[in-house]
Amino acid sequence: MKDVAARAGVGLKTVSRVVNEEPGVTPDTAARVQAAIDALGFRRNDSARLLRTRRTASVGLVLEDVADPFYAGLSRAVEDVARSHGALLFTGSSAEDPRREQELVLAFCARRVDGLVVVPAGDDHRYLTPEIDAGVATVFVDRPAGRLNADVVLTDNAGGVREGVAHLIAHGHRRIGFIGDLPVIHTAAERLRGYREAMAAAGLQVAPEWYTMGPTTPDRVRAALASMLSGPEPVTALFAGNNRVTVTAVRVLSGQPRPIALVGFDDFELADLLDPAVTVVAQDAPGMGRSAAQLLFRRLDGLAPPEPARVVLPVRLITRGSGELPPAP
Amino acid sequence: MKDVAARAGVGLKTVSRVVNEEPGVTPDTAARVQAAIDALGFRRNDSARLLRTRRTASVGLVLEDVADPFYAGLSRAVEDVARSHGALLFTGSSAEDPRREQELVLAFCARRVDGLVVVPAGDDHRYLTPEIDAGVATVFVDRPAGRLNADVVLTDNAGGVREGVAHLIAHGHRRIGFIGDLPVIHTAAERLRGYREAMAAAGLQVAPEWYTMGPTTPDRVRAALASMLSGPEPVTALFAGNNRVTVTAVRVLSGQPRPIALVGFDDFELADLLDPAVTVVAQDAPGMGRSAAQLLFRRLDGLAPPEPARVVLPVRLITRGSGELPPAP
DNA sequence: CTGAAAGCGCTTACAG
DNA sequence: CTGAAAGCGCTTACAG
Repeated sequence: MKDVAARAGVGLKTVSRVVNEEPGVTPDTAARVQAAIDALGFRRNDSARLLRTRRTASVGLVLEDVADPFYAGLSRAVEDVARSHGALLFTGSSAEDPRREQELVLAFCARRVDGLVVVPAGDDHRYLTPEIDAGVATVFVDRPAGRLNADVVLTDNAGGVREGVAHLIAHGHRRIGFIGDLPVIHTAAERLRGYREAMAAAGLQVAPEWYTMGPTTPDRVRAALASMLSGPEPVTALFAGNNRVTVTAVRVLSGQPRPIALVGFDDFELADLLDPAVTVVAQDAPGMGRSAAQLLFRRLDGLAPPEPARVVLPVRLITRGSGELPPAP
Repeated sequence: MKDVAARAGVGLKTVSRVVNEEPGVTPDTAARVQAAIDALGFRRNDSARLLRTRRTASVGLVLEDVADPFYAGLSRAVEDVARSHGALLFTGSSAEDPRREQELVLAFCARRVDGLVVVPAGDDHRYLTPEIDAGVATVFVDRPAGRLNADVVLTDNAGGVREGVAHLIAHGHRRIGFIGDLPVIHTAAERLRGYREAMAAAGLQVAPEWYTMGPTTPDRVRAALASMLSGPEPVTALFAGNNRVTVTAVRVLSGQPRPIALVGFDDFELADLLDPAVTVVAQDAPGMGRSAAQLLFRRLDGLAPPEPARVVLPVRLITRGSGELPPAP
């Protein structure tokens, strides 16, 4: 910029005015400055600019894994909202590792992002208190922060499972299995709660071997399901706690002699083309990203009430066939 | 930092040394500085630091759409490599709009990212020349840049289609259809070339109504496929130019009276569970992201030869059933 | 309409 | 071992 000013024979401030299209520059001077800019190939350094203006026009997004379709949809929605507010997006995957999440979050904060959208891993987010106090707007999404009262956008996990399990009960099932993710994950715990509540509401006892929580690796899901389907009183239906579980369950059930009913949490592509097509409780991934990002920018613009907001998005039961199978005799 | 220095009764440079764990500070002084840091809740501003050191430790990633599974996998791989090099990642989706791509790229450059990984949209990337000359390392991925000689990591598109079409021919098909994406997209054009080459290599004539290029919206694919399947000499097999086309084709073909063979470009989840399971030419999305990012950091570290590199990754034919169906009589 | 000075928060290159 | 000065590339708050 100094070089441009020298070449155009003007002061620094005048170059700044031209670059920022501020008024108060004679067309003549502006033209001279522009010529110098072009000749020198000058490109404003936004990092320097933002150091001075104290707003970085950037937002940090931390999620579990960008490669998971659910988070990919959420991510894209956050990006679109950020763009509409003129902000750039830093992204990072925590891989469900609290240490990695913290590293990412603090690295974003050290760059002085204006705000954060975080799918939290782990159960203690007090490390964020100094950052939030320092003015970094922060919205959690999919799961609430641990030991920290902050903005959060959630899916109605328990309600969704209640609806799905009630659907199975309405189709005549009494012995219904549930396979969920690690119980430390908030959404997993909430979904298990929904399962218990739906069973209790129908006056059904839950046998301990009907539900299991743990990593959603194919091997574990496969083993868990096999054990539910064996024994004298096997389950006649399964509620799958997330789309990783559903996919493995479909594989296992397709090799089963008698048909087992299945409802999965979270929709997935091609669910309608499987045989039977898979009934799911669908959550709105883009909707969650959009809500979270909009809440974030409302905060940044000072348009949100001071107390932390808690938004819960509804789910939708999509019946396709697998959830309407009657109990095997 | 000034406040910390004042409180600890030391110079700015000493604070800087403590913060950066540089040697040459007595344990005693360091402790005093650390106490001041804690008391004041000081957190280094990396933006300011990077302004001075002239390296931003950040990389910009521009792709077509993070929500597309192919790019999601690629994206995650770029992120992992960036992390291992201590760099943060800016991401943005171009939505196949050259103007939007340029906006994103230039915004990243204005922040002075060290490098760019770009899935190019459009056919003219000369706007990047000044940035590359100014030292922004740039690697294109999935498609080459338009009118610009730069690093690029590609899939063997034509070769992959040749292999897939040859596979159909080996299973007795002679009238084989091809549905591709917009011909301005490099990968789409290359795949069409592969189709033509495979047919020619087998001495088969290609009727004009057997192939069609255009948007991969379900409606268009549906209509294109319907027309190929009608008439006196309908195709007996289809090569689907990308996974959007494959998915729609599966839907249409499942409602078809006679079985039509299908091979798709790019693998997708649950392809093995469909009936028939779908034979695909699989490309390695994470591998492409990894190669591109590694090439980028090699450039940044001055370890790559000066001339632009061109990396072509192999594909893999995965036979699952749909591609091995014999021609309908 | 225009520009010189000070400063954003840090590091570099020195000197002590 | 320690620190004062200059500077990264820009904007802010003034004064002319």
